[in-house]
Amino acid sequence: MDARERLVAAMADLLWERGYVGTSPSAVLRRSGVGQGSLYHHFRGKQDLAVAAIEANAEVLRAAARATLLPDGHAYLRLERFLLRDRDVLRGCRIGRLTQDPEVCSTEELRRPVAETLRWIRQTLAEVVATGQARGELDDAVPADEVASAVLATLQGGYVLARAEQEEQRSTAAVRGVLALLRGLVRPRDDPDMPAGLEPPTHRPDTANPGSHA
Amino acid sequence: MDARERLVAAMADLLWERGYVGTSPSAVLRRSGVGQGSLYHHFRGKQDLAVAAIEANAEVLRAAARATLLPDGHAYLRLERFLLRDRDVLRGCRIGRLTQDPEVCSTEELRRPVAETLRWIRQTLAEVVATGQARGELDDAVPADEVASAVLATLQGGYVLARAEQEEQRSTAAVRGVLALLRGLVRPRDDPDMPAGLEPPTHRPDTANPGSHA
DNA sequence: GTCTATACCCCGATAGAC
DNA sequence: GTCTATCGGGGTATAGAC
Repeated sequence: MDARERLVAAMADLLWERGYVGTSPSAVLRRSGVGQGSLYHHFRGKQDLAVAAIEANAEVLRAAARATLLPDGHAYLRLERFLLRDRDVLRGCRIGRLTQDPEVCSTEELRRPVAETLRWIRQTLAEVVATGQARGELDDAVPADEVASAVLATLQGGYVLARAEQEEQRSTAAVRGVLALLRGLVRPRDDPDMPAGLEPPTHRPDTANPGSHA
Repeated sequence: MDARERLVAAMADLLWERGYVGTSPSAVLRRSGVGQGSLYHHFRGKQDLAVAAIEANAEVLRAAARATLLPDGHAYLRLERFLLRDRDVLRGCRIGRLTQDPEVCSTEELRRPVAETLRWIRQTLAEVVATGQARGELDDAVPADEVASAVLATLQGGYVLARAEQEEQRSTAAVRGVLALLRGLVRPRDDPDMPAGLEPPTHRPDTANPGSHA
């Protein structure tokens, strides 16, 4: 791992933990073990390095979303798998947290990759919903984009609630809640290979256990 | 308004806009028009002033929640009123945003008022849901706390999505989505004064228009 | 109570040797 | 490419006059 990569990795971690205004170049140098000179050789400055680090974090997020959403199947189960993916809840979302940073929001170069990543995830979720609606798995009276937005927002808000109380369980409850609500969209099917327990009025109080992580 | 109040008000605004690590005492002094000496006369320092300011912001939030939730009525409509309250979406949540601040999360005195405020709102929402379930207005197969957590998380996550793209509409979509999902919990009633259009399978594509603010 | 002056440190960036 | 030295500025807090 060369100096440039070490700098990006260290900045990516610090952006996740402390945000942009909370991260100083010297902290990046300490964590990466790289010297001052390397930073300003490979990058124009803090902001330039941060853009590279945000894009690195974004790719981690996109890869995880792809891994949980790509396998085809019943739309509800695809969303469930996405929502129940193992997450480091108390650490927060490495991209979502940046939306609370004043410098990120007021600097186009910093905000753009954040916006694009969240938009991509939302649209990917919306495709899952729309596909499910087209197949008759889900009620199609609700716009797919609104369902997708609610799902992603619940996840992002779950981080907020969990971090506030420093209890991962607070995120789990929100996710379980939105999953229960999503089951209200599931339509009955004559299809014999429909997942068990997905008939609409059943709210599966504890069938799909979220486990310790949510 | 005396110096002390001006300091608290200025710090409260800056915590909302820039968070704790992003706010310096000198910025507070500039905004409040108060001198350096007053700050360190009335408060032990930045952290002490921030605690007072967080509690001021918390009270604003609790008052707004009380105002939208207290009026009795159908549980779904109470939640809808809470979710559709006029909000300064792009500014974010004056309490929720602090959960993304590294110093707030690692300092008990700063985190406690944040945690207590969000917990109070969540529990208040859960009471609304539980009351609705007891009255037969809402399906009681889903734990009230999980529904409340999902509602609050959607709101908090809505700020994240809206700030990322700098479009208030991104929050509106999430709120509309969770409202549509909540309507799946509404139970039919023989009661003649039941709100129109709340029969379960109906997803009211556009009846309850969220307006420009969400 | 409020003011100005000052201390000390770290921030983000640059210079120039190697 | 990477190092150390250094810069100007601002952060947080204290001192002491008024």
